[in-house]
Amino acid sequence: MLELSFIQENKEKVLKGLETRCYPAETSQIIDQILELNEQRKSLQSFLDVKRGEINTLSGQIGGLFKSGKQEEANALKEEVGKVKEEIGGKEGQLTDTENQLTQLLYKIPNVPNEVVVKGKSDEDNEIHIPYDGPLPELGDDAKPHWELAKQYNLFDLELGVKITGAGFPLYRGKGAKLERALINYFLDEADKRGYEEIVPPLLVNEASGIGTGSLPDKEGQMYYMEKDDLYLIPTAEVPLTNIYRGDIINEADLPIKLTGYTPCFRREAGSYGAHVRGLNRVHQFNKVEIVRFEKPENSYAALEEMLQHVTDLLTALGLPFRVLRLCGGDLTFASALTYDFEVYSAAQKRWLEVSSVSNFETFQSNRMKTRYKDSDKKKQLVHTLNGSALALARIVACIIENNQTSAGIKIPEVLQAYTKFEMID
RNA sequence: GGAGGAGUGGCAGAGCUGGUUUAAUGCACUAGUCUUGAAAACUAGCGUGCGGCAACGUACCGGGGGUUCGAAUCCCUCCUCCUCCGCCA
Repeated sequence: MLELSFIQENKEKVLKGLETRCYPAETSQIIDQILELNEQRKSLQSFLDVKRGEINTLSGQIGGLFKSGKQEEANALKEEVGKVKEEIGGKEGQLTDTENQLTQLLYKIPNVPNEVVVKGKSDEDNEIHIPYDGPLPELGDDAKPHWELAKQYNLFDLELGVKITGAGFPLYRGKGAKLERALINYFLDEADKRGYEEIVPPLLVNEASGIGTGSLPDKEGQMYYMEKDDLYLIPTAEVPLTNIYRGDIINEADLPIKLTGYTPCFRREAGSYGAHVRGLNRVHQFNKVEIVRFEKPENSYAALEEMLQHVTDLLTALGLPFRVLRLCGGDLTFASALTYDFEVYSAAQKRWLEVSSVSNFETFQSNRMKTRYKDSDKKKQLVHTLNGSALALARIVACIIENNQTSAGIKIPEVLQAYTKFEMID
């Protein structure tokens, strides 16, 4: 969430941010409510501070009087305390109510987009940041989409997933399973080379962790929830990895912190059935290698560039045609200030598929998590958090098998052959 | 799952028969003195949030609630950890 002090001092920027995101005009009223509630909060607290101070002083005196046996004087002071308590009345409850309301309203305000982000409603307004500079691959008319290739070569089985679980839970088998494992290992190794510490996190998280990254409150109903245990299945490794440092004050010398982790990701994708979701294009469970960074504010955009380069290198090595989009305001996630999406071209489906999303959240997540560091002046500052997929597997697999299909079989990209131990799927 | 014990500031660890505890003390850390330099010693500082220009005030001793003039200390409840037993990959 945004810092109160930031909203106070930069109200115009916050309003402009809402406009960039094409939020309904009414949302701006929330800003005024927040500022007003904050004033109420301050005056309530100042009042209570004074009154509590009076009670503390009186109580101390009562203790002294009891020790020296002056019962009557002590009792007189007790009455004094009673009067102060009457003055306090219901103000303590008011203060907690005000604070809770304030928090709830702050949860409704999304991050302020970086100034380069253009106003826009949906993915149609996204800007092309780096276009694909080659000719789009042509496969010929007999090219098959990945769900047909999967059947032909027995790579994954959606019907079996339906039998075991339900729609959107693919089961990989044979060379399809090995390709999956090869990609995970390749991506983890590449992250390792770039200095990311590998983590194997829990796949279920508590409410506090969900709030920390901005995944909760979950208005979209994206997360699977275990009511009996009050836990959520992770929609991405971002949630457990980022929350490692929730509530911590990090040593300046330890920054930047770079983490990576492979996890399955679970997404309900409520109400998303229909065209363009066949095969692996959109599933409830998929594998992903995530990279997460904690950075000093002045370094975070350089870090974002590094992450872009990282993903670029992966896609280049895999030989997949890709482009990079800069998301418009309306397509940005709630917590993000700037997001780049990588899209890979599926030659068989003749369309672009999103395979990676790289974002800078600035202090939006760290303010929720209270993740700070002490700078050289010993002042505590919120860190900037960033994350990106490097990479999400399901669609990468779809593109690899579609784009590399030949009459003799599917060619495995060279960089993966050391991992798969085979060169062709045939 | 059963029985018992415990959760205090970065760490260790007092306080826990309610009132100079505004949480002792030690270690670690930071700055200074001393030193050719370092170590040692000495001096000072050293948790977090909120309000305030500041002095300072206030809240926080696992979370929440209660009793009381006053709660780290008493009561209720939840969570977590440890020990023993049982079960199990």
